Amino acid sequence: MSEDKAARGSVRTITDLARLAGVSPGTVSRALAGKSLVNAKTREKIESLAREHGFRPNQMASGLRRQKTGVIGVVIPLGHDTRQQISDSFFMTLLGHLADELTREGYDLMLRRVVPEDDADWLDRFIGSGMIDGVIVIGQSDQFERIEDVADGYLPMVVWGNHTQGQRHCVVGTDNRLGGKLAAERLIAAGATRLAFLGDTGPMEFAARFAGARDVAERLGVPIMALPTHLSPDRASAEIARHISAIDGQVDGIFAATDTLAALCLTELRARGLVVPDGVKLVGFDDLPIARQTVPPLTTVRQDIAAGARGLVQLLLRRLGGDETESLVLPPQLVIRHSA
Amino acid sequence: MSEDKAARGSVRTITDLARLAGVSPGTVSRALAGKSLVNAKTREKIESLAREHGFRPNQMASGLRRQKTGVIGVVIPLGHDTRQQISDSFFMTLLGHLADELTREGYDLMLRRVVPEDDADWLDRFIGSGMIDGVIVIGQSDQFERIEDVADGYLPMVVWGNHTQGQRHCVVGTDNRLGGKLAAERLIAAGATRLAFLGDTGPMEFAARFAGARDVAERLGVPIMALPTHLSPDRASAEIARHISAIDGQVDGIFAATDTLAALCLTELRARGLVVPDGVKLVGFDDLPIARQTVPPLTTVRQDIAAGARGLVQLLLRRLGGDETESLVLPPQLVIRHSA
DNA sequence: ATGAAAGCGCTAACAG
DNA sequence: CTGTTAGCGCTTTCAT
Repeated sequence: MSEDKAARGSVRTITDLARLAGVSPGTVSRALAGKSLVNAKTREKIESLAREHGFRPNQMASGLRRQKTGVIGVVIPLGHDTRQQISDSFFMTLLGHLADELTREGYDLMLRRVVPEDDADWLDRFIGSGMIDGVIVIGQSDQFERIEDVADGYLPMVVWGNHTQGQRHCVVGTDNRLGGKLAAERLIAAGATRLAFLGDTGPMEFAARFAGARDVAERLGVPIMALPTHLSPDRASAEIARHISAIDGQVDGIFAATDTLAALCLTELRARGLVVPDGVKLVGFDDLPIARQTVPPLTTVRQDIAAGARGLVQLLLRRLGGDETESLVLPPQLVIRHSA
Repeated sequence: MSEDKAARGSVRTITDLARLAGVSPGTVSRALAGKSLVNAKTREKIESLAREHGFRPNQMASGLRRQKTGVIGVVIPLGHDTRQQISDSFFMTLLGHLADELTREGYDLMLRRVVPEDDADWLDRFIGSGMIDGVIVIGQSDQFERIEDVADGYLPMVVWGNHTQGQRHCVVGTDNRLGGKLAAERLIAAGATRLAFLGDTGPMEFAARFAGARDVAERLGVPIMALPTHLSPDRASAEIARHISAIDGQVDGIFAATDTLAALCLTELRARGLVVPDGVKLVGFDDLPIARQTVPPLTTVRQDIAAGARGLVQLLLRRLGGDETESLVLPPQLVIRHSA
């Protein structure tokens, strides 16, 4: 079963293998690359020799020569307080799906987390490294302009985030504004009369969610206020607690920017004796696994993460092929459970 | 602020830059690499030119020449039913920390998820690709033997997982057996008299957790049974539900292999009208964020993920330096909340 | 169908 | 201190 330890590793280069097979390096290269113009017998011999010795071509050398690496860069810019949020479930889940999609397409994934404040050059540096054929940016953070700049001169880039009228970079993301509308409509339909948006309205995705909710609230003559909250769980809990005691009785419908925040909010509401959904209605965003497991289970706006990952990869592949693709805006879906 | 678009990209190679600076490529290479033997003025000129034109050395070429890439491979083998568990929180959180640690040490991270059943050669292939200087394996899955084999001939590899007496590969992980003991002790101290272990005892980590719990149970003369459960949330819920109705009344203390499973279990217990901790005590494992947010909050065995990531990276760095490091076993910590 | 040779972009001797 | 040279391992013309 297991190969001969001595043999393994001794044949390191295509030249070694060529010597063994009694042919030239060029022929080995062609055989292993599956090119048509190689004698069947020669190919067979080379392949069996390669297998026997556990030979694998050096991808760096191959990449250098062919000017393509077979690697896609995935970069997560960490803005403001996102810094703490090391394991943001949503991004991590998206990353998992991306890994699967890219693998399926034969690409490797190079992951980089960057702090744009400390390194203004983060995106150019990654692209210019020569290590990647294309790049997927997960989240626009506060780097919209930088991304726009880069997009002008670099085709194989796709970004997960919010779509804005007339933007120049190719983005894949949920229609956050529509999602916000769905959330507000649900809260109001469930009987809420005074709304609040819980979250940071700095990042564009969240700003759009808030804007959508405000559209609906204004149209229906329902007041809505913003309760600024950081996303890092440690700060969030305290902030939410403060909000809740401050707004006590003045709000009966809360739209949380993410399920994570909603779950935290639920905990704080309970701690203060407020009952969901009877006293306060609550709607989240994302439909992460946790949404099913809270008490009561969360009504939330679902983002289709798997579809997002597929979209990112498919668009990137087309861009790698020279295609100047359009952005892809995915529809959110209201999932009604018991919190509103 | 933003560089001249025309200039950017036009200077692609170290040779281009050398021509501009009126020196040889060798000098540019030395200057950019920060070698000492370069005239201060020359260096300055080269650096400013490099900055001006947004020049970045091609890492593939550099890697090929120096026989090191500055990239660490991180591979997640997906065994049996782990396949579905695309976004297993624990691994994903560990991955996030790894990314941070590696970045801090100046390494890039190449992520690969593999299905060993479909590709017996998964580990050799990654190592042999020439793209990575070392590899971190996240989880032994059912690949213990394969990893052992590779460890014999390849130094720069560190594995997250369970430590077994006399194993040959360098592993970092929590003392699962001790964790299991802590869990069982807590359940019994809280008044449980008939225990159950909820989870799959196939993976070694889980087997060790179960074994630890059994040690305690047997010593104290308390019965304990295993309730085999897959880890993928979709299958788990149904299986847990079945277990709960089957064992009704025969178990008053449950040790779940992970917090995720514990949270699911809590939901199912509630659905059947069983009260935690009054009717049934429950202890989880991991101390993921979700553990604080369940109702009631979970008593659980904490794994220090950040310390794990640091350990993995530090040991790997030492191995890259030729050091044959020992394994690192981290102490688990019982976190008492309200479920037991 | 195969071999020979050039070279991807960079670095590391070795001279000077 | 700097230029020259010879590759790292692979792919790809161009010959044959």
